Amino acid sequence: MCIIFETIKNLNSQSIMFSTTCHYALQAMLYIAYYHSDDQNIELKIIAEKQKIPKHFLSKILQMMVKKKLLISMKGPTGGFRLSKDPEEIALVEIVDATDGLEIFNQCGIGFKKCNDKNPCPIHKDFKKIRNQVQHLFENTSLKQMVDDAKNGTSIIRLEK
Amino acid sequence: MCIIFETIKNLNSQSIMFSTTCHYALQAMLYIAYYHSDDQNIELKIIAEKQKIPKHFLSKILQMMVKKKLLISMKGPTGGFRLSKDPEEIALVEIVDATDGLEIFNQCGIGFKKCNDKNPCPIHKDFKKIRNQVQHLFENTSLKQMVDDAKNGTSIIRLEK
DNA sequence: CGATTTATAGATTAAAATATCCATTTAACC
DNA sequence: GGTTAAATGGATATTTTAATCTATAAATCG
Repeated sequence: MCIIFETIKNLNSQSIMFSTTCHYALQAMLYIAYYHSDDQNIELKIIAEKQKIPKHFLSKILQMMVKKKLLISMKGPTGGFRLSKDPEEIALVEIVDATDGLEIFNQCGIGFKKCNDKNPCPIHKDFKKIRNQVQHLFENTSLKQMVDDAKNGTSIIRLEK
Repeated sequence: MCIIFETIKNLNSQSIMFSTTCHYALQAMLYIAYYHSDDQNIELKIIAEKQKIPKHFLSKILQMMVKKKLLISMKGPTGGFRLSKDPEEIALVEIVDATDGLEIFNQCGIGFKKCNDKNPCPIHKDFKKIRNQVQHLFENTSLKQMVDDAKNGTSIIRLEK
């Protein structure tokens, strides 16, 4: 007699909520903000190593940040990246916007493209409330707040991946 | 003189929060629940057409639902799918579990793999609260509730994609 | 029993997201 | 000016997710 316990694997292993690109962007910006100063650039290589992000991929992502004016870049020796404005002036939502876009804050919980207040899916009302909380959290949290938390030891901005 | 307004496209166009597979599963289950009865099966073809889901892809997804015992399937003429239990006994979270898995309800807002209560990222506390709300919503919402909402006209379970 | 209809299963393809490679540009410094 | 060290940009490769195709199995009905 033999009972087979079949392992049923889940389909998607990908990250939910935000894309990997967006996560990398947030982590990198956080690192840059932590070491932010007006007279020093931070190199791609260092950021990639410390935050354990694939270097070449991060390169593309930081280029996006530069195009969206969240970062300033300098070439050559002593070159690298720095924030384009003070850390308290950069909200997380700007980084999300630069990568995944803001449409995510309007997406239906069960995936209907045209779900809205007029034509709501059955969980629209509840889901929208929650979505809005995420949006507000990201709008109201600045890089500075996060860095401060990390500097006074209440949180961490570099974690094993 | 010529000013070029470069359009900077966002990287990811994919759906956020849950995978496409999970969305399709939720939508299909909702359709089946709507027409749920003990003596009639609902065909893949119909579900795919009505919910505008790629037929062959949906086929795979419904097979997953069968393996996870959320659906029962019958072959041959008059064959098709039906719920394995009453719609009030199927919570949305079971469908999420069967597709994306429950790990998503533990993921860090900025993508750190090992972010947790002990080693929190700077938004951990706030983000966790919100994540939990999503989880509770999906745990406490049954297919029956959704179908009822649709039947009494307060919501819609088939929308343009 | 044979024809038809439906789900199943496996293989394959397509598209999107992630990751890497390499040549070029730019700036610093000797 | 030449060398070196950094970002940039374009091309390519890899991996994952989504979608399709085809053959088979099972059930109904005549």
